[in-house]
Amino acid sequence: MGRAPCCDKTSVKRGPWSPEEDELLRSYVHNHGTGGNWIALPHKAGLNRCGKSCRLRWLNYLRPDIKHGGYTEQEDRIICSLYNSIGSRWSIIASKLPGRTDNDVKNYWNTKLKKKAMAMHQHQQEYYNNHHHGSGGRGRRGAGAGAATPQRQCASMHPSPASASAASSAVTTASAGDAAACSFGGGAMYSSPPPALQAHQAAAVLPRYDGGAAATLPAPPPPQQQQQAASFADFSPAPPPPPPAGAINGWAGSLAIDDMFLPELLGVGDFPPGDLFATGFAPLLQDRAAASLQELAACYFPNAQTAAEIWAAADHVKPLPPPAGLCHSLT
DNA sequence: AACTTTGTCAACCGCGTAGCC
DNA sequence: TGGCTACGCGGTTGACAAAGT
Repeated sequence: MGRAPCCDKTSVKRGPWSPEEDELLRSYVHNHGTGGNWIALPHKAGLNRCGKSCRLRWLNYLRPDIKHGGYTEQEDRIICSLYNSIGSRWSIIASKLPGRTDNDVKNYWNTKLKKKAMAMHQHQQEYYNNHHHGSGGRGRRGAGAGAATPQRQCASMHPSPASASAASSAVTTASAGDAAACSFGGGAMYSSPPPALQAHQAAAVLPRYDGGAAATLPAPPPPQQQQQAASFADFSPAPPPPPPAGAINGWAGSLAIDDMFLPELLGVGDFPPGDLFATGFAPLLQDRAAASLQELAACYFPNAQTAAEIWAAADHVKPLPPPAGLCHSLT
């Protein structure tokens, strides 16, 4: 039993908008507003269009404050940073970029920024391989995986595993390529899925914690850095409930560099001052990110004690709901 | 010059959900 | 409280343009 269509698609015009239609819609909204009812608007405005189509046209194109193209480096970083933190929640990402629409940001990511990020990721990987070859031992699964390359991984905490198991449109369909693309923007945090992780496996893993986020579980930061980390407590979201029994580690009060927008998204704080990307805080935040990943790993693989076990679990476990109260800060 | 491939972006589709009755 | 309706969102499609052969 399908969903009833929002309008009779055979009797309304579809496809590209003409300048006349644009002007009709623009002048109607200018004079009357949307009236809170997009379904009725086309009839009132004299448009032979679906209400949904009118809404989309207005929001994505006709709104007076819309910016098109010309993304700045800073916008690039914000998009990548937020994508890294919350995944493909384009409306939230767009809300941080004045004049940008979710559709625009989404298109920009898919057509340009993702490639840019992929190139950056590749560059970082080569750089790391040249400088850290043989430093392994941190349990990447698979013999061919090499050292635990510190590439960033898409770290969206949503969607929930429960929704991920269904054919929900809310589930990010981030590919392994998307995941690797998240390396753009600075310090490495999350390790990539092992090469052996094929697309369908990545699809099963990514919705839980976005792709092998727990593959690298570095040692805790030295005391000095822990002390520094405390100074960032102001930016941390509200403390989560205690971890479930058997969790690898408890909550570390951690804040990934790419999660720096989360407090604001959650309405619990201001943006951190200055440009963290350009500061020396990246290593510190990486450590905090690592602790955060342990938290996430504990959510989904509470019985796993090592990164290798987590990867093994990721291969076999069907998506399951995480322990209540965890890993759902944004959902 | 003609054809093919690739890139871009506007628009559509369908699902989840909030709000109303 | 449950059903219905409309809205908002993210994924996908398709038309068009530009670049390549």
